[in-house]
Amino acid sequence: MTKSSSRARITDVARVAGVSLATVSRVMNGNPTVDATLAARVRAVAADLGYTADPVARSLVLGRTQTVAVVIPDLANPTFQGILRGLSRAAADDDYHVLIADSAEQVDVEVGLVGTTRRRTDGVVLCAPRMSAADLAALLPSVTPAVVINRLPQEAAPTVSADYGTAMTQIIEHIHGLGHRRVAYLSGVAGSASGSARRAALEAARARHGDLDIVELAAGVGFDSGAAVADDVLATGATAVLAFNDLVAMGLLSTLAERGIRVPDDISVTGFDDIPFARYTTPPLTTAAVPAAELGQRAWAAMRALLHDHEPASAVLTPELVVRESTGPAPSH
Amino acid sequence: MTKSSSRARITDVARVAGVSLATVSRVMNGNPTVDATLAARVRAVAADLGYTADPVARSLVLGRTQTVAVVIPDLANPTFQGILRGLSRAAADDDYHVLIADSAEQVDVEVGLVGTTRRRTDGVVLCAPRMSAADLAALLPSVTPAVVINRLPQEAAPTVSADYGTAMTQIIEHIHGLGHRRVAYLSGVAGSASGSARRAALEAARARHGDLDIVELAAGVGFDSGAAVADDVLATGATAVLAFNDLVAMGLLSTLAERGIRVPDDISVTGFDDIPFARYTTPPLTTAAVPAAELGQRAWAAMRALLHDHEPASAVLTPELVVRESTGPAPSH
DNA sequence: CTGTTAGCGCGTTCAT
DNA sequence: ATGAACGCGCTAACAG
Repeated sequence: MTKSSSRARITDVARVAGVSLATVSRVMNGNPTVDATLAARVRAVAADLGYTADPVARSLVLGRTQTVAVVIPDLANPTFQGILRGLSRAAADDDYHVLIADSAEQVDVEVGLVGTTRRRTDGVVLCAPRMSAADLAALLPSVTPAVVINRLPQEAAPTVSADYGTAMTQIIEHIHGLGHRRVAYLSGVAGSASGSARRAALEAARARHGDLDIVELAAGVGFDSGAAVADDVLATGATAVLAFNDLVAMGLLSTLAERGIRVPDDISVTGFDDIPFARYTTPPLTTAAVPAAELGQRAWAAMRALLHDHEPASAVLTPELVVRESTGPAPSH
Repeated sequence: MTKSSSRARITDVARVAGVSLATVSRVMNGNPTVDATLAARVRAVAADLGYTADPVARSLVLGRTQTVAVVIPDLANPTFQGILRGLSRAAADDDYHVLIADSAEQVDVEVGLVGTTRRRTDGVVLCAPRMSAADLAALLPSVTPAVVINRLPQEAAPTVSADYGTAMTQIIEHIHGLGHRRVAYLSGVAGSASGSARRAALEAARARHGDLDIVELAAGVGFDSGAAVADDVLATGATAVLAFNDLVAMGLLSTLAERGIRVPDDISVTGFDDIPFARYTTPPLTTAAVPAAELGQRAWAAMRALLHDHEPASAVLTPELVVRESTGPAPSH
């Protein structure tokens, strides 16, 4: 390879190969209407010069960047990490790049973030559990193509989501089946989309089981909120507690252990998501396995369809109940 | 705001405002050499049309994309997640975007990945613990500006890293101080950069303490490798085991519990990294806290300096030993 | 202070 | 089958 101080442009290749710009372009893009011998010479020169078309210039003329944006509320959350990972790898398999935008839970900047990232990409995958339904609906038409994760079906974009309601039903049935009649639900932050689905499932369970008493406690979505709410939980007299997610459950487990409360003998605890660490807690956590990476992969599939003008497939994945050792029979009286 | 089927271009703004392209450009870029009244009119029109300069077109003419690439070996690894998060937020504060490239541990594609992502960005932050020193040194000059994380100091790029050697020394001194004389070291995959630093620290410890016996066991970097190597660890008769990272330690802890081995009474276990979950294991893990998010933030600081033609600051962050309950005195006898 | 013009690097008609 | 010329949308140098 010939050394070059600055990177080779298409002009250089054309000059060295003794052909026109157009011919080089055609060869580089695999256009078959070029004489085989000539094409070979051009390819040789290109290889020698280490030439590759400038992606930015191509983006300008082609109107596509070969990149999609992913907007995530919190890169520290294992579920979003899983989604990002699944999406990133699936996109990479199709030679697409991923621009990440961590909104850091700032709901107010989210809308703007989606808009700006969309402009430098070909589409945006939106993970915004707390954005209002109205804001979301208003935003989507202006950023198509878009794919939405874990929200209700949308007019202007396909959605890929986990069925949090069904999963919650599985959890509550599991708990009820173990004889628990008074249970606490740690509801996470207000306004989350999946939160509504869970609450509805709980409502239905209450209706189904006249003997079931569910008390809701507001908590957050991280370790600390689970740890902080432990005493309130104990005060309710519940024999089982349904945490908003695995993180909250882990925080709770930790404080419970400090208090000398035995799980599941004294109280049962369930998580949600089945993050990789859920099986390493003490005791291992009963939880609903949300297939985060697959959500990401499906989101990419929908985005790819959109980019190719195909019909995108919305998807609803059903989490699977994973019974481990943090749940057990209700203590007899 | 006036509705527009397709997005407004600078031409539209110029036409509606009755000025030239150049004037619009100047106004949008805050160039003060424009009559205030005129500028106001242009701004009004731009706002009305919802105009914002096309980032791709700007990138082409300005020669910068306002984006940096981050190459990560595994998005599923909590340490890399922390680095990515710290970097992403720091970059966002400076109005820079982040393109992620998950090499999925494919060392052979890593070099190519760095090159391609570099071309659509203004620089690349490289996290490639297993790339050979030779490949790394050969690659860097072709992708400047670049910042390297967790590798030895480089000729062609600033490095930001954690001092794994010192951290390992702290760990081994802690263990030795507890009376342990025979310890096992789970060395992770071969060829990792930080692995060498740890091994050197162990070597030095061996030289310092004539009574210290360290046996090295090859393992991986995930839960499963820790779980799988448990019996081999027990076979060594070691009273303490130093895991390559927290994940390995957690896997080990899990299998040890199944075997009825008590930690730390029968055997002490240490991790490395202090991932968020390390304090929720049973028992909570003694480990060395690697400030992943800060590594990312420092990496961005170095990159920003490079982008502004300032002198970049390499950084070496010293992990802090976090003593929790997975380590205790060596069993007597 | 403002407008006209020339690229940035490439893909793509339109002739030949 | 090949080349010349135009344009993607914008910024910057150069006039006026």
